[in-house]
Amino acid sequence: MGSVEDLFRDYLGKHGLKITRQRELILEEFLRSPSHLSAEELYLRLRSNNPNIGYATVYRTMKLLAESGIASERHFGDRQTRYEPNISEEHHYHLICNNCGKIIEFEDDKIDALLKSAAKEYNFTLSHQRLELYGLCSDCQRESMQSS
Amino acid sequence: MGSVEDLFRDYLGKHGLKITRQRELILEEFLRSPSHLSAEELYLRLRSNNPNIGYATVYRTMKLLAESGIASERHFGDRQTRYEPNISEEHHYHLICNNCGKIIEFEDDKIDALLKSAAKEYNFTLSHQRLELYGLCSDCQRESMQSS
DNA sequence: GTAGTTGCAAATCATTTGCAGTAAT
DNA sequence: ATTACTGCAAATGATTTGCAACTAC
Repeated sequence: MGSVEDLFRDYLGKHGLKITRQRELILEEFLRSPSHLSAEELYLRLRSNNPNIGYATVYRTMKLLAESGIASERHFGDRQTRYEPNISEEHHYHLICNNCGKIIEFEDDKIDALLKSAAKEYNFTLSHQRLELYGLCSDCQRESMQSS
Repeated sequence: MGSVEDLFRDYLGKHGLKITRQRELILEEFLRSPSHLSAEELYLRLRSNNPNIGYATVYRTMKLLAESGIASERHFGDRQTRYEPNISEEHHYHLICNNCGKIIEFEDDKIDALLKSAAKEYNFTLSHQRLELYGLCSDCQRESMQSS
């Protein structure tokens, strides 16, 4: 079954909230969109097919998705809150430049394996993870050499 | 010497920025305060000893501390950006329970080594890192079995 | 029918910015 | 001297909220 959709319906049910067409539309669009979208970007995408969906509804629904554990809120350089699906299958990690904010995504099976075994050691069943390495990218290292 | 202070002075120097009394005061207060303070909270603390320090100056300086790698911006439940000192010597990672919020800290030299080599591969000079594993702790796994 | 939801517009509030005076280089 | 910095007040802009109409239950 569409397990993520079911998870959301379960969450709504258990909390006395209702399953509405807007909530389903927003979840679907969120799942099919690239990661790291902001509420506004999601709103614009939805808007093109559903001209009368509300701005506030997207905000409210994204908040629900975060509370239900389906999405995580993330903050990068800019002012907006961005959302990322919590899909345990995908393990991509981030290198983030302290200076220019550039974000490089990478994957690493050996890291994956170590994380799994660390979780096991503490009897955790992993749902998702976040790994961020901060530092200076090669461009910004060069830059900070020049300015004397 | 007070290495963090020196780091900051270096950063300022290399970027053609000036070392001012306000910047030094803010860094000192940041270092002696509990972690996870917001710019506003820091401003209020500073204000009590330095009645005419400006709100905007605190914001601008915290931004510099983040850019220089001395502090990290974090976001928790509320709307404010909170700051955390980056102590590069310490590499502790977090296991966080989705259900009860329990946080377990752990360390792992093998993970450390892999992270370092991943950064190297992309020509990043690492300043600090964040690793969070989300899932269900052993207690909460048991619990979720019960509810059908 | 009842209680939660929506879309809109207005409000909020953390953060940013313009500016004239001040301080570091 | 020159250029960056500060404090203030005003501006910005992402997010939230009040409300009357609507929809899921």
